[in-house]
Amino acid sequence: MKIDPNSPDDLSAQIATALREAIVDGSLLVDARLPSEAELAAQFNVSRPTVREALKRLAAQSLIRTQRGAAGGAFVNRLSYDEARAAQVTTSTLLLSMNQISFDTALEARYALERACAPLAAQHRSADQLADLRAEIHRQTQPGLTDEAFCASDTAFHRTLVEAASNPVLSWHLAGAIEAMQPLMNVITFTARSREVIVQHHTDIANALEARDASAVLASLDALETYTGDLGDKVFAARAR
Amino acid sequence: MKIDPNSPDDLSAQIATALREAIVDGSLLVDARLPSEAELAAQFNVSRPTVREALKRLAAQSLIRTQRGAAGGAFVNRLSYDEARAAQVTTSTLLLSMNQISFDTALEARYALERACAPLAAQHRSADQLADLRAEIHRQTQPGLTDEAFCASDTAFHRTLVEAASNPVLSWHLAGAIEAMQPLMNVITFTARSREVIVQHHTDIANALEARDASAVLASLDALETYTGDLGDKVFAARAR
DNA sequence: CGGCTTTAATTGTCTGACAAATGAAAATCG
DNA sequence: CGATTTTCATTTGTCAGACAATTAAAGCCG
Repeated sequence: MKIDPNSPDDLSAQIATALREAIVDGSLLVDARLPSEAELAAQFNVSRPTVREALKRLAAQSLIRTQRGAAGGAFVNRLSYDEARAAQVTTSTLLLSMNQISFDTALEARYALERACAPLAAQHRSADQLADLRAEIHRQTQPGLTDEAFCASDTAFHRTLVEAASNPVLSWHLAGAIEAMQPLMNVITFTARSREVIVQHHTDIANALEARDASAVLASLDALETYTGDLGDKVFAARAR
Repeated sequence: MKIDPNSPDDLSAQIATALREAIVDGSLLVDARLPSEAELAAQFNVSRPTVREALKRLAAQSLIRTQRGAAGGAFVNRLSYDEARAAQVTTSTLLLSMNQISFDTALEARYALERACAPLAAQHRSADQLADLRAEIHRQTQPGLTDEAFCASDTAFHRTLVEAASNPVLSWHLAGAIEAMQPLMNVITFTARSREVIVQHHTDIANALEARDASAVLASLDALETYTGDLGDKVFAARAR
């Protein structure tokens, strides 16, 4: 772990990189305690504020956690799925908003990913997950439901579908992707969407999962994608006018 | 944007969150210049080192870039696909290594995701991309190729396949996911893999893409997954002994 | 007008200090 | 002796002030 004062990078960035590599390659195991800030400063031959900036960089990526007090310090953090998803959602949301992704592109990506889990979901879905899906559908039929609540239930439905695949790695990738695209989807929802049609597609999906019929799940997802895509075209055509 | 000195969170974390929200919700547009560190310190009523820690947190997520000098400062960064992918790979790699994901789970997720882009790739693949795939296959048949070079070519092949879908959002999600799983895949590669079999599957995929035959692409991917899965079982069975 | 110098603004880094939290050791008391 | 309280050392969190390095713009000169 060496630091070059003449590098174009900041010292704090170099130190953060050195520590990050030690964590990624396993030199620093989960829950291991890093040297104290004063010790790190001495090791790298920099001041404590510089070390602190490096540690804050790692903390921003949830790679470490810090604790004050006698037995305190910085500890290697076990990255949880929730933290990882939160990070992914932030990144993904910004990527979508900053690069002018069209609704069509986002929709295509979203359903391509969701189709990826359909066969596994049909195979592995539990009775509980099926019940959860039915419960969300029921909620979506309630009269007097606000648009916000309908959207939340819609998201929950798709998230349960993703989790029915019973693959945590897959769930992590898909949940983050779908969650990040939700705001874009809501643009449509709040203006033009017919709840009856959506609920019908959701019911089809739930039925297909109950029958463990993967191709029927895929067909229902295709229908939902087509419907949403047509709505999107209408909304954006109306806007352009 | 208010800061609570009695919050359980650090001041720098609160400031980072406030600024991050301003970026995400669009109050701070791409390339906008943030106030100088001294101004931020005055606004939030904290010291400059505290502001700097907050800014380093944002820099760690590639949300801002900083520049020294007279017209310098911190600027909202346009998140590029490359930066986003690098961040995703780091997160994803750690998630896999820290949560003891089994080879089977990773393999299942990886091929589920790759299948997601197969129909789109068959539809949208360009002649150039097809040529790239053929070139990688040719490289993989060269005698005297090191294991490292073979793995690199394998990764390039799959990455080109993903990019053939011509959907940047999808490519971003998939490329990050596949890249992060590569080390796990290499465990297999370096011990038991037959290059001839792999090359044959790659050739099948390229042929199917040339014919724009989505179901043939899916079938070839399935075959490759099955082959890799069987190899994995053997390797881990041998290890357990 | 073009090139050079100066200047002001801004980030990067350092030093030294104090506050706050916290666990462990020491002291005290029943 | 045992339990409780107190003290203390360690460590992170925050602050103030300073100087160095960088850089764009303003000013100056030929």
